[in-house]
Amino acid sequence: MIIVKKHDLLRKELIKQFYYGKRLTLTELSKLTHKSLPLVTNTVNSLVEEGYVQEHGLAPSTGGRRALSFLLSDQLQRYIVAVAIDQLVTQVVIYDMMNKIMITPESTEITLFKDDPAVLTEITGFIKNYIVRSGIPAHQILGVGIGMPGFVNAVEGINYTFLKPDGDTSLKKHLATELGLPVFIDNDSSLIALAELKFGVAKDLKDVLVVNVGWGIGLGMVVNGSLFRGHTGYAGEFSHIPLSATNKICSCGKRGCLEVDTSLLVMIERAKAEMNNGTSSSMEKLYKKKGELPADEFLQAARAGDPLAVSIISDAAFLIGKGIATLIHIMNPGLIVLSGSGAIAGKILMAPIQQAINEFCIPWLAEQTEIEVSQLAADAKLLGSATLVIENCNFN
Amino acid sequence: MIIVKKHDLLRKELIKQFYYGKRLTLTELSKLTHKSLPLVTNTVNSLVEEGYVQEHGLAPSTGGRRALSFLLSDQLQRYIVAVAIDQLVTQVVIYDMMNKIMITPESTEITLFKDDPAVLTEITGFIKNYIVRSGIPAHQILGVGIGMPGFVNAVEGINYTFLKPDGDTSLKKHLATELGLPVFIDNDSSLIALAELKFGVAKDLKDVLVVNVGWGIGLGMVVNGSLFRGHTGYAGEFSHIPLSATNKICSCGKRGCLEVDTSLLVMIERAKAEMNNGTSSSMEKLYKKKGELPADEFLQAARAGDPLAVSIISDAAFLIGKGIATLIHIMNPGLIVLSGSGAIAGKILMAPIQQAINEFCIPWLAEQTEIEVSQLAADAKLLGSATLVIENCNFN
DNA sequence: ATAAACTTTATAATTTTTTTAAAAACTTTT
DNA sequence: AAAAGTTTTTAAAAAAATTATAAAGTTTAT
Repeated sequence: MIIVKKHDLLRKELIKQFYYGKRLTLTELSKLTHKSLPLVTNTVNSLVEEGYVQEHGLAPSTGGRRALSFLLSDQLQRYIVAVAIDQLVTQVVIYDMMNKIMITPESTEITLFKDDPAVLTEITGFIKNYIVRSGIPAHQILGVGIGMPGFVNAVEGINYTFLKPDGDTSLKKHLATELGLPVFIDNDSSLIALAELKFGVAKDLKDVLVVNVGWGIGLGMVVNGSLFRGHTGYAGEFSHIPLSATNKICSCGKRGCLEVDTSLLVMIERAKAEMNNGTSSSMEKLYKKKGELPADEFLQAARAGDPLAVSIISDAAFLIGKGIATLIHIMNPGLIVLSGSGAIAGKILMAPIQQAINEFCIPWLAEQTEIEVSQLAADAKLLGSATLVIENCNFN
Repeated sequence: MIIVKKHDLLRKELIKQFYYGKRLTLTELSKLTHKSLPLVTNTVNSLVEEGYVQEHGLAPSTGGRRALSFLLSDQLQRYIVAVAIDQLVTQVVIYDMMNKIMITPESTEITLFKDDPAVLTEITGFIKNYIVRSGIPAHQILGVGIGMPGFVNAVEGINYTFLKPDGDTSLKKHLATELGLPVFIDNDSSLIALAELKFGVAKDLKDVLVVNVGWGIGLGMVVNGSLFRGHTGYAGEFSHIPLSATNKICSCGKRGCLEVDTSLLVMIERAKAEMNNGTSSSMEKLYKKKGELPADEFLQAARAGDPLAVSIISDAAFLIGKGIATLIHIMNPGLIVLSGSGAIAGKILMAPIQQAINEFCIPWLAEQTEIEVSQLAADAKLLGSATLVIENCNFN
């Protein structure tokens, strides 16, 4: 039988608040957790005794008696392993509880293919190796958070699209036994939204949609201040809504999907094709030399103002904007965030998106929604994975 | 100063549960309200003393001691005025607390036009007259619930599209002073969704979308078991998402809106045009005689299998289905309900909608969502208005 | 400048609510 | 028909939220 401490739930909630809010007073904590001050006071005191939390002087005056402030103890040796898997690259990093990078991040090029057991072995080995080399003992690691594309059931810990382990075990369980650590997995777009909600422009907002511009177009939804997953966990399948007029067939087998014309993969293919057709571009030299065009270089060229890259991104962005117009009508969000690795080209995305919104949105509705580019951008992925651990681990 | 009774919140919640659940035991109420049994027991007892609730024998056995059951007192003389306003007709009815019709419903043909103060006066007079003639004293009326199309801010009680009163007062306040009763207003599609959630096929479900098939196509959204309104209250503006390939300009000024091809108004216009062009139909006789084609007759003809009506509805339904495919991708709902007055033609709608879903949805996602036709259909509107009163009034 | 008035936080006392335990009422099984 | 098992009801104990009071710090007025 597992004995659960009395204040355990509030204890967890308080640690989370310290993780998100850094330096907090008892009154603030009471409001954030919707618990009474005496109860919060007692629980924080026991957290201080435990060594988890420490006093940190008086908070700035607000016109009356100054409050004591608290934060997570700097003696606290607890770390989080954050993993971001995408179609081509797997990244891993170890953060401390202040979201400071403890161990230099590493990445490896592993292409995600359906039903190939070797890929899972490779990724597992990569993560395990990184953790072992970090030298951090297992009892100081709160857990491993993993974000990945595909239809992910976060509760069951199953990815129905990629990395299916042999037998009837779930990916989560499989990794947990392989790594000897608690493992939590979720859809990459959901985690990016979580990162934006806790640390980004969406902080403390209630109704936000986060568009993940990356290899595909993903969507993470925040409803009533928390992640919305839908009836069975697959809400936000934005990239396959019927929008485009093209006849190209999507990987999902349907026609007209948003993804066909807006994924970074397609954009790069188009750039290469145009260069092969003789269109000149600053990317030419690199492309001719390597025979490839990495996404980073493509985005970099666009930021530097390369006409070809800018024009390709603009075309895609207009279609994304048409999709966003649909989202605004249905969800009436307060804010839409452009995030994910593609958000580095945020400024270029904004104009055509705004144009599409003007064309396809009822003005009255469009007015109610702000559109912003993420500050976190490429960091959102890993930060989201870390947040997933904090949201689900047990802090012992 | 207003003195608020201690148990007031729980008291209200319990009365609501009795309204929705009819006959309930203390244990059931405890679970429904998430309050402890002793507390619920005390509060129900005081409700019995008050005369609001009465004991009603033992509940059916569940294998142990049989529980006492309670229901709203049959001596309780409390009534609800439910009003449903649409583009052409305004209906009103008085229900008792068992949703039984107390006074024969009445309706009047008042066309809703923007910024014409006479319309508001007319509608106000119609409602007032109905209430006065009912002979029910004001103190027995819990409130007046009104559902109407347009951009409605339910909290402020303002309809930004229709029925704007002179001066800086809100529609809600204006009607409340005119009628001398508490008034609550909301968007018609939201109220239809509320009716389906509390009394229809969506009862007790968590993630449901209710499509209001009527003069336009509306959408009421249920997220996490309660009505979702979005950041500023206008979520579910389904009918103006960019979908259709036609070039017809919508009333909103944009092209490609779902509404252009799917509203009942447009369907009837098309039927009339086809008949003028010589297409034979069972509706011909009536149309020639009246020079008009009422919606009821059109829907009736479709149900009776008239080929013209069926074909027109089927074409519209396919487009609605395309819109529903988008909704399934974004929201991943457990259930989509076809409701509103057009749901009478539910069987005819189903086939083309299902076809569109097959064509535009990822099969894996489509599997997770049920599509059902409402049982309430035309009653949903007024039932929703009544529910709005129950959700917001003070039961005194 | 200094004291009074006002704010805000911290702690103690009280009340409310929940949790746990025990008793009562009814079913089902042996 | 009695015993064992359920479920509801009532009672006692524990936990938590309110309310009240005290303490600490700011601002305002003299």
